[in-house]
Formats: sequence, C-alpha cells, structure tokens
Amino acid sequence: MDDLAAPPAVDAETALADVPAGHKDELRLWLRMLACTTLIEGCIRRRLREQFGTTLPRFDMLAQLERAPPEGLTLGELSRRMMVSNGNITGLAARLEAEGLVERRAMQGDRRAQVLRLTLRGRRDFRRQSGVHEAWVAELFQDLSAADRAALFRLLGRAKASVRAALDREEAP
Amino acid sequence: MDDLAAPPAVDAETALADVPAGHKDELRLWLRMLACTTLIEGCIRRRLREQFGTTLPRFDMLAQLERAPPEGLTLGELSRRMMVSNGNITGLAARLEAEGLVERRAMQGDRRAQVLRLTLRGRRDFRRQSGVHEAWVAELFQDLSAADRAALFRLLGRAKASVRAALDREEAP
DNA sequence: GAAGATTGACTGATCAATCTTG
DNA sequence: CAAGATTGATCAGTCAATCTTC
Repeated sequence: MDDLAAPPAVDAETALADVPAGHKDELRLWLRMLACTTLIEGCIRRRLREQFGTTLPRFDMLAQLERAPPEGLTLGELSRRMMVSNGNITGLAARLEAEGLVERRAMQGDRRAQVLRLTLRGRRDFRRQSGVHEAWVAELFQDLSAADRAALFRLLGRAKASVRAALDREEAP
Repeated sequence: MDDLAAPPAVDAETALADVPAGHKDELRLWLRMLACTTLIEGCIRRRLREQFGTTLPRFDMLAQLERAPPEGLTLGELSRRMMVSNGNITGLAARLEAEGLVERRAMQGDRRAQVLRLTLRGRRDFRRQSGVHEAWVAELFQDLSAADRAALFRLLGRAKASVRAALDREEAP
C-alpha cells in the first residue's frame, strides 16, 4: 500500500491559519518555501525510484561528479558541494562503488584524501537519467510564467544571500 | 532519452518525449530553491539541537498539535499535515509519548484511529521553543526587504500551485 | 474492499569519536 | 595540532506487508 498515495489536502503552511502576531510574516514565508520544496522533492524522489530504481542522494552524487573536473572530487569536496556531512558521503560513496558507478583512487600528494570519479557505467546511467529529470522539473514549473520564474529566481538569490549573511554574523560576532 | 524502447503510454513520459532541451533555467530555479531551503533548514536543525536538545521533526509535530483543536489529531491527519509517511508518524509519536510530551487516546466512534494530544509538559516545552524559533527565522530573512519578502511569498504561492497542478495531472490524466 | 495504524527492512542523515596523515 | 576520512550510535524517512476495524 502506498502510504503517500493521496496528496495532502492540508500542509504545514496551509495549516498555519492562526499564529500569534510578531514575526508571523517571515515564518509564513519560510513555511511556504519549505512546503514548496518538500512537494517538489517528494515528486522527484518518487519518480526516480519508480522509473530508475534510484534515489535522490545517489542521483545528486552522480550529478556532482559529472560536472566535476575529469580527475574527480575528494570526498570532502563532495561533502561541501552536496551540503551533507562527511560520514554521509562515506556511506553513499561505498554503495555507489559497490555497484560500479563510481571508483575511488588515492590522491597523489596527500595520502589522507580519496578522489572519486564516475566510471563509464556511472556516466552512462547518469546521462540516461538527467535529461528526464530536467524535464520533470520543467513540467512541475510549467504553470509559472517565464517572468514569474525569473523573478522567483532573483528573489531566491536575495533570500539566500540574506541567510548566508545571518550565518556569517553568527560565527563571526 | 531513449527514443526507441518507448515504454507504455504513461502521461509523464509522453510529455517528456519531446523535450527540446531548453529547460536549464527551470533546473537552475529548482536547485536554487533547494539550496536556499537546505541552508535554512540546516541552521534551524542545528540551533534546535544546540539550544533545546530537540530535532526538527519533533518540533514540527508539537507545532502541529499546538495549533490543532483541543481534542487533538489522528496520526493520519498528522501524516498529511507534516507531509511524511504514516510509518514515520508512528515512530515519532512513540518517542514523544515515551518522554511525556504527547498522549494518545482511542478515538470514539472509530476504534482504528488514535488521537494524539499535547500533554501539559509538551505544551510548555513547545511554547518555550516556538518564540525563539520564530525569531531565528526572522533573523535569517532580515536582509530581505519587506517588499521582497511579500513578492517572494506571492511567487512561492504560484509555484506551489503549479506543482500541485502538475501532480494532479499526473494522477488524473 | 478500503482505511487507520503498525511493523520490518532499508537508505540516509547527523554527531561525536577515532585513525591516519600532513 | 589540523585536516581527511571512517566508524558507531541514533534518529528520520521510505516502502511494502500486515492487522484490525469500518
């Protein structure tokens, strides 16, 4: 049985009909952004599983490696680019290596580091998936006008800058 | 995409058969939205852990229950509002119940369903956390002008509608 | 049969601790 | 000591199967 068969009639943002005043606007903005992202992410995860038998983190790792320099990336660099922890990368890389989609080499000049590269099969698998994935995303946004998409892109850029600034303030007071 | 071995006529696949590959901007929009959300979520998760020793899913469940009717919510209703699977809710509720933040009752009239409510302690804990949480979010967006926040909120609403429309098309062709 | 909930196997994510190398 | 990577414990999340009740 599919637990998530019926799309939710109510989500976190919609359910926030009545929060106390204060910084309610920012909170509503955040909840709407989160709801939007969660919807898209859930759809893409489901389709990746149904149509390719894979998952989003695996797809992401292949995507990072595909657009990386041919010599590959270290696990640490992957960790930073994918914005996940180091330990997470270790396990993910191990699974992909076991399936022959990725290969690791010792980095010359630094015997602590490992460099990860796509194998031929990994590259082929990813290429087969990425075009379809791109079309899914386009389909999800198709009811949004080009002008709205452009405006949204720009505003998200500013939002990201605002968040990064806050994080910088946090660690350098 | 594989032109030859066309799988059975799923609507999604038909739609992406004729993709003229100009969808890079939708992909960039999605990746930026995801990055923005991930940044904020990571910050909030970290602060919840550091300052309150709790996690985002726990906080979310308490938040849903706090603004729910006094008789509480069923696990299924929580599942829909939090946009996570039923099985996930079961475990989460069990952990919160074990700590005395939440209590469950049989629903009268339907012996399949369980109703979840905040305990007094759960309500007190959540109230202590939620104001601070709201301030965190406001702080993260503080470099964004009120006009930009309003515009972003509106555009995210349209984006969400577009995604929901695509999901509806998917299951009712 | 359908719906609410639970369970089990699994992937994935985090942190804290550790090992190795620089 | 610092940095790269790995390990172990724990929490979350999914799906698929199952049980009970409607």
